[in-house]
Amino acid sequence: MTKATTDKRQGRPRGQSGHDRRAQIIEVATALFREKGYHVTSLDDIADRIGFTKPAIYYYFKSKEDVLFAIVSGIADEALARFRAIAQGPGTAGERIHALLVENTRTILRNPDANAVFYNERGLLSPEREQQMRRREREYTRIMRDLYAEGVASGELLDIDPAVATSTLLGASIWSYRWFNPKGRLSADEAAEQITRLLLHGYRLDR
Amino acid sequence: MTKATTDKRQGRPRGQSGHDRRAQIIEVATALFREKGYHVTSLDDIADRIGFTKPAIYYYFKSKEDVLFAIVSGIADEALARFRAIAQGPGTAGERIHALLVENTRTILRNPDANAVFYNERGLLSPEREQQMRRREREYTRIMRDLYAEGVASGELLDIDPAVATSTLLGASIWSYRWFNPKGRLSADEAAEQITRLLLHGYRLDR
DNA sequence: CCTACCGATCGGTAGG
DNA sequence: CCTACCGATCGGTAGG
Repeated sequence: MTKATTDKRQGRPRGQSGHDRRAQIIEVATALFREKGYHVTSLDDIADRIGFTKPAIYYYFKSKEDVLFAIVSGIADEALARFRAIAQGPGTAGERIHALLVENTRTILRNPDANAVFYNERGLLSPEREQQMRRREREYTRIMRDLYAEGVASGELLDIDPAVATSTLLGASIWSYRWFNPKGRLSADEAAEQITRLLLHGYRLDR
Repeated sequence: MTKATTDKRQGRPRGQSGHDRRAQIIEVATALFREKGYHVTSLDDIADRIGFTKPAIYYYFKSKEDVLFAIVSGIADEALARFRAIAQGPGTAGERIHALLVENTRTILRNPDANAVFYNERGLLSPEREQQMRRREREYTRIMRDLYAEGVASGELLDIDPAVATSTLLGASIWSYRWFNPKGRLSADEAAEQITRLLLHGYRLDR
């Protein structure tokens, strides 16, 4: 369908470096997995869009699942690093939670496709890898929950169950990958600002 | 694996009525689609768990997609009916939005599996059916957006983009299907109360 | 609602 | 990185 104009010689990759090719496979796979889902996307689909044939992918990845894992673990690593850095930073618990939400939302809105793949398809990984992702996620959830509990104890934050608060705030932030339109009138950072302001103050102006 | 103890005679269904059987297929499919995903679940998996063989499913459904559609459209119908009823009910815009969020969250938490299937797998429907679901979703999003805009105009609600507000509030509500544990210490209604209170007031106590 | 059974798709590999 | 090609899975159907 999308016939490549690239000539298909034999042997090793040429032109682009191995790193670029690998990155290109991840990029194309991310778009396709987001669009059609992991199982509906065949390795031929990915190869076609690049101008490859399927076995080329096996030069860079051991399996289809490895391609998914590369996308998903990249997102998890970024998120965890972000949470750790901010949690250890300055400010009250409430201020750090706000910083966490702003940064998290911005990052998601700047790269909605990979985040969609992370949240939609990571359940399709092998049990071991899924567990690995779950552990990463539990860790950054725990970071935020502890922060929230601290803020409740000091009287700075609304007194509800910290686990419920954390999941709800993060959920509102994460959910943005589903509706945000990068080509819409709001930029990623503008949308992130409005989302986090809403979470901070609530929607009701009862003052 | 899960070998059925039911005897497998020929002919039409016995014991349970046709309606029950159909409902049973939907129930089992919902659990499996939620657990493993639509494509990883085979019709044999569904039939096995009931004590059937695969062709029995074709007595009640024309295709595998029809089973998914039954689950997904059921959820969409419920949600739309709920939104319409509350939007036309009494109260200020802010009060109706609150009622909407409470009801929506409760309903999701009382039936997280079917809602998970709705949000995770509806993209796998045929283009026509996916469009149909999208239209339903757009309609109830529009109902809430209009309500939010009304509340902003009257000065009752936080002045941010109504579309952003709507998606974020609904997202926080919907996301609950992902983390809520029906066997945990909080009941569905208790969790719904905390979630909606957080959205209403925000997490920061700055009074 | 069961016993076969077909056909197509697709991940993965051989061998270069 | 390409040309074949294999094997398994699985939705769906025939015929009862």
